[in-house]
Amino acid sequence: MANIREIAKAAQVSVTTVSRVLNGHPYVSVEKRQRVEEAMRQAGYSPNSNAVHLATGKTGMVGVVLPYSHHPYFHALLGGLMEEALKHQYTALLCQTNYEAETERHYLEMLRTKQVDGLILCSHELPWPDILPYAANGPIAACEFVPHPEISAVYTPHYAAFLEGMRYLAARGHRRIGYCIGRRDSESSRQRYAAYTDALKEINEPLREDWIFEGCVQFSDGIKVLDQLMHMEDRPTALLVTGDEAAAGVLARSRQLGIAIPGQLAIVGFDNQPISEALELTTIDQHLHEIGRQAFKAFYRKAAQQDKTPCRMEIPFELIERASV
Amino acid sequence: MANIREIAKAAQVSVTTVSRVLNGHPYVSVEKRQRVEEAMRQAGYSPNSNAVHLATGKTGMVGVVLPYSHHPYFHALLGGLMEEALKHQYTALLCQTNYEAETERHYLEMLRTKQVDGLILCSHELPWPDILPYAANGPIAACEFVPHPEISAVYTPHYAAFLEGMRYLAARGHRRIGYCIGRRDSESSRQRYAAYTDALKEINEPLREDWIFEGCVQFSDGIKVLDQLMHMEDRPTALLVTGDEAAAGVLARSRQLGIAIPGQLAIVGFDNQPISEALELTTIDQHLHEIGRQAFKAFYRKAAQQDKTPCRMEIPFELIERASV
DNA sequence: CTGAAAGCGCTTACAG
DNA sequence: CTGAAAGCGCTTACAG
Repeated sequence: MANIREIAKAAQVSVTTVSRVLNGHPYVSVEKRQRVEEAMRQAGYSPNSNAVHLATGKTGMVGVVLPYSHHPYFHALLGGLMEEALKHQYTALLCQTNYEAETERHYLEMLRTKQVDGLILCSHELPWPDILPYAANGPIAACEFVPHPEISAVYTPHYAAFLEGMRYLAARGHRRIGYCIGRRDSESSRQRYAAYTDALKEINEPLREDWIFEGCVQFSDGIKVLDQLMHMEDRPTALLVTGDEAAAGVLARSRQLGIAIPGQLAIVGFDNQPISEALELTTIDQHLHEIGRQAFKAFYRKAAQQDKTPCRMEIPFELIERASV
Repeated sequence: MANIREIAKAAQVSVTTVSRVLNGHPYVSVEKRQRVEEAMRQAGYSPNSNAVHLATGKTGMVGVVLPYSHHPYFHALLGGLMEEALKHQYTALLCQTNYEAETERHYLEMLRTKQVDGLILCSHELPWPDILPYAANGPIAACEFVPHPEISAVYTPHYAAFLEGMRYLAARGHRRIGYCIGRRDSESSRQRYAAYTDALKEINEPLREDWIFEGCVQFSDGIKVLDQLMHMEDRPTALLVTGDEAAAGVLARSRQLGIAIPGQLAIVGFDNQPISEALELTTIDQHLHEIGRQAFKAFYRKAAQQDKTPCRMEIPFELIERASV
């Protein structure tokens, strides 16, 4: 492959001039510009990105940190994010962590090694104190509430959303309410737990830890939850399920076993994924697509130096009433 | 940020030695190695990836070309692909094209500009003649049958899969069969069309072009198809739907309108996505996860120079019988 | 086991 | 409008 020097020689100009043509700078005479363009065409020349990145210190890539690349939740986030990235000629480096701390750290390192201009954290395993130092190397945006101004944050108000779900069920007469969640140690989980306990107080119901099911991420997890439920003496009459995939599993299994939805068990899902529409599942839409979009924009504003102030953006949620409550 | 020269100075060795430590080369005395490691730690040093990429000519990145990043079909592919990439310390650059030719070409250019070591085409818009020249710049693998040995191919035998679907419906007594597809001009679409017409001949049924629905990609497309169907005088009794999302839309809409599935309309989906399990949809599993895995491996074998011979790998499919036929 | 030097292919003040 | 030269930060024969 030809390099810039060969093009310069062929066009009988300096490499500086070739570089100017390449970058669309002004102040190049028409004839030289044409000679350069012709030489590039002849040689089938393309500039080496790595050299450009090295010289400029920018890559036009943003690392997207997520645990799995095959889950609809992250898909929705990714969709919005990519839509916005495309507009700004940015491209996304997929950083799949499987929630392994070491893998995640490896991706954070990419910010230090200049492989990406910034990072968008869809979900992460490492605690903030481990992540914060990396913010010095480039903008980091997270799709969750972050108590540190160095990190941009675009998020659902999980406490409010969960509380609304609880009150919605309570208003429909439910007193015995349980919930399903992915991981218990995340920021959103803490908020939801708080909303859960507060809502129980409102209706004067005791906290039942055994009605909190964790590890609910995919369809099959929902199936397991329902099977567990069936083995309980004392069962909830309603379930808040943080994730439509898992909620769909609960619902599908219920139908299979002949348990009436919402008659015997009411279900509220989260995310408003296509699957919830298919199953007529009542769900809380967090506008994940929009969160992804805004997270990219938050990163971009800092990367383009347009903005130095910390970003804190709450995305409103919406309860979609369908047929599972 | 410190560079390799500063580390060398601090450790009182040459940059060559630092480089050797960095890359785990042998032939470095224990004491120098320790001095270098100490200096790196002190400085909080990380090597600049762009410089490494420039000097070595490799990036450890593979570009994944796909139209949308928010569709379950590509999610499944991506999941398998990432699983394998992680094993080989490769990372994926997401190249979302929206099926726009110019955008796609821009991503192909990344192979020429050395931004990625290779490319995996999940689905593409440009015709092969436009793509082939890029194969000279690095390994390209596609998740479909490719009639050119320069490109590695991992694929479902679409003709056979579609024929099996048709025969399955025919064996259940269906004579009036239609089908839904995404785009009509792709390789897989041509194979499916061939299987469709051949299967119709087997059962002595005429070809009905108006029973072929295109543009069926997502849930809402399935809804539209059913609505169209309702306006037809002469309707099929069975539908082969290439994609569970769209199939789910057809099914959900049918239930809404009180059309019995499979009584009045039988449906066979494709992909065996979670949504099909939720809806008890009979579907043809193409093992997309496996296709993604093998596509990465095909790329990797060439990238690692382990293999020069063209890769042609057919992934078997499987009809999953559930309740929609 | 070690290092000086050339090379990877660009960009960008700086001086004209 | 133009170019010589320094710089970005690594790797890798080559010679010892």
